[in-house]
Amino acid sequence: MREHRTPGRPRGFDIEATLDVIKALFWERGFEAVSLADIAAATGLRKGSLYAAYGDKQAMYLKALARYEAGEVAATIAALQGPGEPRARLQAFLDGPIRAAYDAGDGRGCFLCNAAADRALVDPDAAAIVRAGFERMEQAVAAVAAELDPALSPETAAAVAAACVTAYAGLRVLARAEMARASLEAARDRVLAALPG
Amino acid sequence: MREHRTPGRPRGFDIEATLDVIKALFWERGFEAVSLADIAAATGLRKGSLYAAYGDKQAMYLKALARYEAGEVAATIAALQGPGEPRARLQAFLDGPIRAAYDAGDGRGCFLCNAAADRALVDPDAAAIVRAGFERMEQAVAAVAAELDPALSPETAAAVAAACVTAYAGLRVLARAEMARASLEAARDRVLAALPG
DNA sequence: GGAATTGATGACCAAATGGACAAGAACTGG
DNA sequence: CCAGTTCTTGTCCATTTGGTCATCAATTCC
Repeated sequence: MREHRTPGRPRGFDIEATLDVIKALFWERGFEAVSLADIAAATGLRKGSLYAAYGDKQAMYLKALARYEAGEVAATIAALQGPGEPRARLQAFLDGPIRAAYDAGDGRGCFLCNAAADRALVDPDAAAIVRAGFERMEQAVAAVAAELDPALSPETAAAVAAACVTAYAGLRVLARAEMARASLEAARDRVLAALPG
Repeated sequence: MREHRTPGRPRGFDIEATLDVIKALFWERGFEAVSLADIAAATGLRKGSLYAAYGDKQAMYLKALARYEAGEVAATIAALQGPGEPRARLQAFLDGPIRAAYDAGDGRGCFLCNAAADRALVDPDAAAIVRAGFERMEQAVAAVAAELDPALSPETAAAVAAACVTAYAGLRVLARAEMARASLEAARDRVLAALPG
């Protein structure tokens, strides 16, 4: 019924949806703690299919991380750009980590942060994706800072952005260790209070 | 020659010095990426001796993490407590992560942060050590904030401390991914500029 | 319908994993 | 010297690891 453009047996699974499953595993547990058997069990596929589709374990991790960057990170950036008062958007940006951990019960934190701790030292490609993600966030925050106060110099806007993203990363990490919520909220509020405008 | 208080064959290695070696391994690579064979090779001991001295792998990790908390973290706290100008001490506190990564070439970051990303979700004991370490840091920073401005309310001092420690964690994580140094320095300076007093 | 191509399956593998254990070595106290 | 105790060593083990491969199944093109 479905039309195939390519010869050969068609793939029996959605390669992107399955990558989301893999992403969820690596995101939660990290690289080494996830075995191929885990991935096979979670996806319902055999190892052979996984290798054929994504490459070896490291390639799977990289693709999962890149998908996080293109998905979750991009969504965060879109929210920064997207409608609403600039200040409210920055508020939401820094509140996201707290809400995710304490309201939504999502203890996984930020995949970029986890990857930095987990793989950056041994996998330059992973480190590059992490950097790219954070840099894109910084640029997006800098744009919001410029909205907040158009008189801001680009350097100052960049500095504000760096401070916000650093706080974001810190909140994500501390939330993963289930630090006291009040502490994280206090940190969030101090950063927001120091915003220009 | 040496006097033994306990009967039985004396231990042939320094249990604390060896724990430092184990700590270095877990600190750099994380829990899963370090095998007992790695530990045996790095310490020069056999697995049997390691198990007898420290317990299983998880116990080794916990002891290594606790030793980091009692060593590196305590040293950081001691530096916060004096001597020197309060503001300069906070400066040094937030500059430490940057100097470690970019001047000393130590890319390991903060063991507490790594443990948060690596083990907090699966090992409540590890999470507890991480929390305890960060909380002690927060208290120490709060004390410095109070020094900075004695009129500060305890709540405000705590909020300043939370912001500083969050920034510290963020810097540590971003440094592990080798983010642009200028970016981290800008973040550091913004936090310092927002200090009371 | 038949060749060609591609995906799926399950068996298979060498190596590494965390861990257990018995035997021996080094010490203390009597 | 002898027990009692503790540490060390080497060996052993079941399981798991990441990864490969031949075989089979499903599809396209001619």
